[in-house]
Amino acid sequence: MNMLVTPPKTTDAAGPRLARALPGLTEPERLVLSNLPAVTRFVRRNTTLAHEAQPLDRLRLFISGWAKRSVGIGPERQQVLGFVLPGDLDGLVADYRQAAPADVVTLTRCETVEFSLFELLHLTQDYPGIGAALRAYLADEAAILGDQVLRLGRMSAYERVIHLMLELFDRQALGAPDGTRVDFPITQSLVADALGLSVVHVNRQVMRLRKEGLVRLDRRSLTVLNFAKLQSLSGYRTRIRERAPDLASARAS
Amino acid sequence: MNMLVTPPKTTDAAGPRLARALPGLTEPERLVLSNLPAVTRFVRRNTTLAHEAQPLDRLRLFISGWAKRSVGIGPERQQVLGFVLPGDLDGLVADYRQAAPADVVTLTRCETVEFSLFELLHLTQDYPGIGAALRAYLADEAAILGDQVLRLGRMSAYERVIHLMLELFDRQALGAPDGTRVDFPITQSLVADALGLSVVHVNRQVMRLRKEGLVRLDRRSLTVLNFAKLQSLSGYRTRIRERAPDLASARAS
DNA sequence: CGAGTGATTGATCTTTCTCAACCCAGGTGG
DNA sequence: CCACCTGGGTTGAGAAAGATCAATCACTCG
Repeated sequence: MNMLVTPPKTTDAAGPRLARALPGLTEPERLVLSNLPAVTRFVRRNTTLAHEAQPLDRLRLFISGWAKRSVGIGPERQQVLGFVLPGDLDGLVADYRQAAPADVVTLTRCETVEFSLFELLHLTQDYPGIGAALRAYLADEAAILGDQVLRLGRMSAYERVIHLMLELFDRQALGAPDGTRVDFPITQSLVADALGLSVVHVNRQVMRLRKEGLVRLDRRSLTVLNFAKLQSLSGYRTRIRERAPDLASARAS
Repeated sequence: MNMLVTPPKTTDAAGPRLARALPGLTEPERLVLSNLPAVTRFVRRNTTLAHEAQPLDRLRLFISGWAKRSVGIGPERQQVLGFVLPGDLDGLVADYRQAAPADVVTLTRCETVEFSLFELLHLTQDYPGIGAALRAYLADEAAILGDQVLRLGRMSAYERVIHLMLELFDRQALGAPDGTRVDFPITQSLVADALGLSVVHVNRQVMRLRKEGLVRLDRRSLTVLNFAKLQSLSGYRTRIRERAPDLASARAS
């Protein structure tokens, strides 16, 4: 399914992006990551990149576009574990579990960069800082998953919607002032699958938030109009870590 | 609060336990872990070992007893993210996040072994296999958290209770035949906080499972009477990895 | 222009919660 | 030894959040 658009080796543009996605690397570590062979791909919307329970041997860095991680239960039910945003990695957990823990499906057209997991992990032997960065990345992912549990367990539908919006806001524009617009290329039906709610009920919460003047939401973007208020309504606490200097600016022209 | 019962250094008994908790280590790696200084502690029931948002500098291995990871939201609401069982580690995520992502509270009297996180991570520089094992451990934890999301998002109360029981069964007696009894030292109220349900409703599901002859459950133990049936009822899939040769046999006499 | 997707709203039904008892076992103080 | 107290479990009844069913609308795309 995936369309390979660029030639197999685009070493010069891709490596630095990976180095940028991982926190706290030293200069030599960044350098060696930059030289890691990489393949840039452009993937259509609605493409399954990884099947649940199917082993993966490559690490995928998202440059642009969104994806979801989801698990199907029964014919009509699916649970979205979380969203993959530009700058996020996918495929790191797979190696240790021998199988991807969930399906990964693109929600928009995506630009991704693929690395050999084997080669990357081999580097950790000589560059322990890379191993540490990978652990830090896993810890970040766990924190985000923990927030997902928080939402689903004890929060009302209203709180869940707010909490998720704030997370997705923070992951794109941490600390930005009220009125900032961020991407929101997902349907309400997808939000419902993430929050364990029906589409209808999600819509009612969104309508309510609009009437209250707390957010603006159209087909592709979200504007948070009163972060502080939303924060106190949902008990949201930032767990997102500041990312290295912005990823987007490093995109191929 | 914690009572220090044993003398500060019990190097000979504790280290091997840590080596045993981590998957796929080589012999020299096991050896060096065995020599890591360690402190054995016996902790009373209901002791908070780690506060949310408070940094941690030590890794804690549970030898016996259970604990919970929980996050409070509001005065009366708490969400249990998961349970810590004998053989599990706590404190690994903390270092990378600078803060524990949740409270850790003992549910029974616990025997734990503490290691310096700094010293352990220092070892990863010379023994990359240890770093890999830590990543594998983090990946395992993420898989268990993912299952928790699955339960909370799209499952009925009945399914949630079954699914959790099977997870806790597998984590103690993976692959054991029907009729096997495992520890279950947690109250229904705690199960409710884990599954995002009210105590009353949890009780109704438990009653139902008893009437249907699928499980036996008393104050401290759970007997799974028909694993296959329960599995198909809840869609449960084993994600637990086989542990190294049993931990209990290594306990100090 | 017709088809399909996603959003929106109303009406009704179901699951789960909340409140309120009551029971039982184990521990404690007199 | 007993009366009492407490934590946990069990059950019933009414209330509420959220699901389901159904219909309409706006928009995009071939």
